Amino acid sequence: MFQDRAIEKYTMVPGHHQGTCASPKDQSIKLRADETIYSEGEYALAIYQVEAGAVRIYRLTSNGQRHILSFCGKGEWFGLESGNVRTDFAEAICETRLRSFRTNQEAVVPIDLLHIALTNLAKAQCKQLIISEQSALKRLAAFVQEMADRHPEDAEFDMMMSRSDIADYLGLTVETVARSFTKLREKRILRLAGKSQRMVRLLDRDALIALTI
Amino acid sequence: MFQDRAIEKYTMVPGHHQGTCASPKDQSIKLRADETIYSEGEYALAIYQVEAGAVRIYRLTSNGQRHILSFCGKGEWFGLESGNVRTDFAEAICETRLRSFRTNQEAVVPIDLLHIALTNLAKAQCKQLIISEQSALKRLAAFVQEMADRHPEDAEFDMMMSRSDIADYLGLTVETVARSFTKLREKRILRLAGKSQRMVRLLDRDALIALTI
DNA sequence: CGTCCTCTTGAACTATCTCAACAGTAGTGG
DNA sequence: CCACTACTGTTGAGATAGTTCAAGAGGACG
Repeated sequence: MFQDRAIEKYTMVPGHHQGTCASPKDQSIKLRADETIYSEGEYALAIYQVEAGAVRIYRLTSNGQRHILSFCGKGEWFGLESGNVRTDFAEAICETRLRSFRTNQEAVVPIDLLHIALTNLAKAQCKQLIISEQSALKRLAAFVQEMADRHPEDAEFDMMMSRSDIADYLGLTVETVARSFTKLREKRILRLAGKSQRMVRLLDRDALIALTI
Repeated sequence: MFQDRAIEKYTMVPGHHQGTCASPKDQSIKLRADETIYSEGEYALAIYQVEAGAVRIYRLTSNGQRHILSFCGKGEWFGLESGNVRTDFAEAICETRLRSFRTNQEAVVPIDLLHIALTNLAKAQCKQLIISEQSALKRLAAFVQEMADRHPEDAEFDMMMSRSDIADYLGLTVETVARSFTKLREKRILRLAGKSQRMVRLLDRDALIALTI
């Protein structure tokens, strides 16, 4: 049952990018917010690199809880798995552009799969340290710092993910995430803006780092 | 400073295994309990496979807390990193035998590094799900199940690691680990034995699995 | 026999979760 | 244009689970 959907989904992809790309040599896939890239149980036929936007990788537990394993921003790779069947879900968080590479056929441009795997391993280990922090404020501080590191030049940046995404990433509830954000605001560490309070302006980076220690 | 210690440590290894191995072609390293295999900051010159015993991989945070990233049992590989400098510590939990493989020189027996990296990535992702569980009992149940899976044939097995190891692995305190173990005992899911209560006899595997859901 | 270490248990505290209400925004349709 | 709905984020109050601090039990070892 899963496999049929997987193949169907994959074969949809060419049509997908034909609609959005002018040049035939441009292999990028464009996705709207919350669009699915792949789902658990599908055949793993390709790996992806984020050209623009952001992606969430998550799993669903048997009791229906969602655990976000990682967020992938510009330049990051995802979709490389040990088996040939997907163990998780991948969705675009916002409007997103991807490049896909089939893993079964020999790549024209050789891809360093080992490097990608080790980078993702390092990311996963780093995240383990974050969610092992017992304090919610510490976890959120670490998360904000991680997000801020992706925009080193900008004074203000868009997190793009919802409070619910952040909660499922940090192993907290939406309410504690919101409360921790107001604590960061009260401490004058950051300022929130935008329609859904997802625009972050860092006021005191040192204080933020001090929190994560 | 770290590098000097690294090289010194590495050059100690041959002497180490000469003392314990009769045959010169036997490349296995023997370690006593709590002996260090490598430390943060050292040069990463080799990867290891556990032949017997168990290993803990951990990091120390700036405030001195220890976070155990993974336990490696028989057959498992560790020590493969993205950079050429160690980012974590590796220690033998009990009496342990390892095989080491230098990563810089061409291996006589080709090792599938990608497979090792992806296996470790899958392990790290699985652990993320465990420690994202909010209940301490669920986390411990998942841990016990993971340990039990390494001894599918035995009715009773030795966890080997201390309560403190388990606490630092699950992101809990020693006390809650102990309390959760007594809860598992009270629920007649397992029985503990041995001098430090590290021998586990599973009485109700289904109830254990039910807890992890 | 005393010391050390690990594990366990108790009691108080604290942080997070849960349940609930409300505010702001966007989209819909009269 | 204005209700109406839907969704997201915030805040409050009480319940709950884990931490912290403290003490004690049991084994190992000199």
